[in-house]
This record gives sequence, C-alpha cells and structure tokens, in this order.
Amino acid sequence: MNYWLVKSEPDTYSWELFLKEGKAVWDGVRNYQARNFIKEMKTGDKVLFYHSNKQKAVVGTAQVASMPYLEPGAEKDGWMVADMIPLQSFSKPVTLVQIKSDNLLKNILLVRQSRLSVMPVSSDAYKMICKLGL
DNA sequence: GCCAACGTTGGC
DNA sequence: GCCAACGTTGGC
Repeated sequence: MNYWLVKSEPDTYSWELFLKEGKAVWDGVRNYQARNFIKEMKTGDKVLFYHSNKQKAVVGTAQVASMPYLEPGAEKDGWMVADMIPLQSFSKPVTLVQIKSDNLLKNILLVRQSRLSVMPVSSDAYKMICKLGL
C-alpha cells in the first residue's frame, strides 16, 4: 500500500465539501509530476488531505477508491484522475508549522517542493501526521 | 501584497 | 536546444 498527500485550496474544494459529498473525483491536475503520481495510485491507498493557502494544514485522511483512469473530457491529452472517499477528520489539523518543526516530517516533499499538488509520503510520515491530528 | 520556486511558451 | 519572458502556485 502506498501513502499520498493531496492539496486543495479550501476556497476551491474544501474538506468540508468532500465530507458532505462523500466522494470526489480528483481531477484538474495539470502537472506532469503530479499526474505520474496519480498513475501509481491503487484502490485502498491512504491519502492525507491538505488545505493550502489560508489554512496550511492537513485536515483529514482519505482513501483511493478506484484505480487511476483517464480524465473524462481530457482523454486526448492523457490527464489522469482517481476517485477518493473521506476516511477520518482530524480533530486537530496538523499545520505546516508543526510539520516543519518535527524532525521526522520536516523533510517531506510538502516542505521541499511546495508547488506540487499530489505527492507520495512515507508510511512513517503518514502515521506521524495521523498521530498528531487524530 | 510580495516574492521565491517552478512550469510553459516562443523567439532565435 | 537555449534562454528570456511570462504565468501560476503557495508561503510569508
């Protein structure tokens, strides 16, 4: 099983809306590096959901609920999507400041490559963030 | 609001 | 194929 972190601006697609809808198609990714990570996703993989910009915190966990498939409407360009379902809301969102101040977490891609919107995380980092957040 | 980091585009 | 110009993202 693999672990991932996906970003969303709360103004564009919030965790609250994701919870309400119960499922999301993770579409609109227009970055090759991010797309290559989506391609590697598998049903059942665990995902950290990060709010960028205003909140700058991991707010919950999700699960990949489909194998990756071509984005409807963008098939000809080869963009990929996957379905996601929410798992758990964090009672204490894990902020970027917290992540940067943790020895285990301070070197994750979220910190090193701030513009990437879909990225892998290690199982250790995933577990640590859950521990801090739940 | 500013700026750093990064990606894309287009002229040469 | 290089590089300048420009656009976007996201932290501060």
